[in-house]
Amino acid sequence: MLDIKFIRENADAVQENARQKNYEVNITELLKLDGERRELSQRVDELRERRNAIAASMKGGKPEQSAIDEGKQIKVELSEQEGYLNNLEAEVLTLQKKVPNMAASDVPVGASEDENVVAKVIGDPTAFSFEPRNHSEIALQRGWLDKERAAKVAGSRFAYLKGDLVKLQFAIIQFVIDSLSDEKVLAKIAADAGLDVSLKPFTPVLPPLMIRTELYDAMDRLEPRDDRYKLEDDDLWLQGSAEHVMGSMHANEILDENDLPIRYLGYATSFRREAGTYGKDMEGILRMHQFDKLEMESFTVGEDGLKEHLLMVAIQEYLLASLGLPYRVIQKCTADIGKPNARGIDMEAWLPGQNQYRETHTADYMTDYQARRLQTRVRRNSGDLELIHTNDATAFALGRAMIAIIENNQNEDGSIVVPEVLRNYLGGKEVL
RNA sequence: GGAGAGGUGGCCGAGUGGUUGAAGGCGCACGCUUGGAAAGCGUGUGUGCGAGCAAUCGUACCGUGAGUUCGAAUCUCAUCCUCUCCGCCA
Repeated sequence: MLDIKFIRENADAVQENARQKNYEVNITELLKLDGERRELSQRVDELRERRNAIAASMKGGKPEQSAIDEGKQIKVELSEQEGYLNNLEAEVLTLQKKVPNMAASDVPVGASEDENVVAKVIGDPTAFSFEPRNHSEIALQRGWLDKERAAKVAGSRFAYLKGDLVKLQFAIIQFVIDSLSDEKVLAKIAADAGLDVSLKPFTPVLPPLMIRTELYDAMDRLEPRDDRYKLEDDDLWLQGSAEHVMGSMHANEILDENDLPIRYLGYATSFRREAGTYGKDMEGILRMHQFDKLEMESFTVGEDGLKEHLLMVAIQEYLLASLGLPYRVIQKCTADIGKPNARGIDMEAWLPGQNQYRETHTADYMTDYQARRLQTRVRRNSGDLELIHTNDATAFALGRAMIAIIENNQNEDGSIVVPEVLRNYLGGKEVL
């Protein structure tokens, strides 16, 4: 959520920003209600002041009947006015929550994802001496994938992964955890990217996979609800990304500046209903209701937020390059970065089986937009209290990482060359 | 699932209807003291909203939400969380 004072002082820019991000909001209406709210709030405060004065005059000795009568009268009036005020405050909050975060100044303005900008292309599309197949065909041939039985048990967009594919997933997980909890690796990544940032390692986390409505909403990740799984008997949802359950873990906390940055590397099975994608990407495991993901989340002081974002992007590039995958970096435009985002970067890996790049990573920088509703703050060494900045970014969505490995590293016979960095985690095997 | 106890400021902890935003302690900041430090002494030390150039003032906040009352941290109800015991269970 944006600060109401900021909205007041930058009404035009906020309205224009919402337009560029394709969110319908009426800033004029919001500010009108906010003005009414402030006026009414003042009237209510005056009534309360009078009420308090009367109550104070009655402490001890026997109450004067006239004072009690006035108190009663004020109570009636106050309860009516407070009712109006509560409604107004709720209306203002509802509108205020709809206002998207301000896009950073270097985010390209665009009306749809078609106007995203390819910022960088690394590696050439993998060349083959035979016709490369898609991951689904290979995985089926190798007995690594069973979607028919998964459909029988759980429905469409579920899968049983089996055999070496499972070992590959755990190898990737180990590799990422080892890399990101190693200060030396971070130092190299930061140096290569020319970033002067903290080298504090990421703490591996296994988070809860369920989250309360209130916190999900405060994260601004509950919408669209159609894409979330709700547990009807409890006030809980299945999380759609470890970001949701890690970003909310310091809600209503005041962190010590000396403890920042706080960096987490969460591993979580993530759930998405994929509403509105019927018939899309049905082959293989590209788009599932359930997928495992390694996700970075970090909390920093405001002035370090952007650098942290850039570090995460550099980490993503490092991870993709470590696996030897061709990829490109997409700078998302205003319409595509998302409501809470100030900036958003996607990585797309080359998939020979589909003959195109497909999204494997996202990096989101939210400035203090999430922190304002989460009430995650930092006590600066100066004594000041400030909202922290949040960043999240994919380390690897395991399913898509394995799709990329299978398709780029395939041999004609359906065997897969293991990326060098993973071999130690697979008993030294060079080919699966 | 059953029975019980409890949630108060950065932390510990008093407080069962009326100068309580909240005693006391710890911590922290500043000052005095000291060759320096510790101890000691003194002063100060929450957040949100609104008004004000500011000093400051008003208001709300004692897990959360409703209610009773002229007046609620204190009484009532609901709810969440923590702990103990029993049951169940990987």
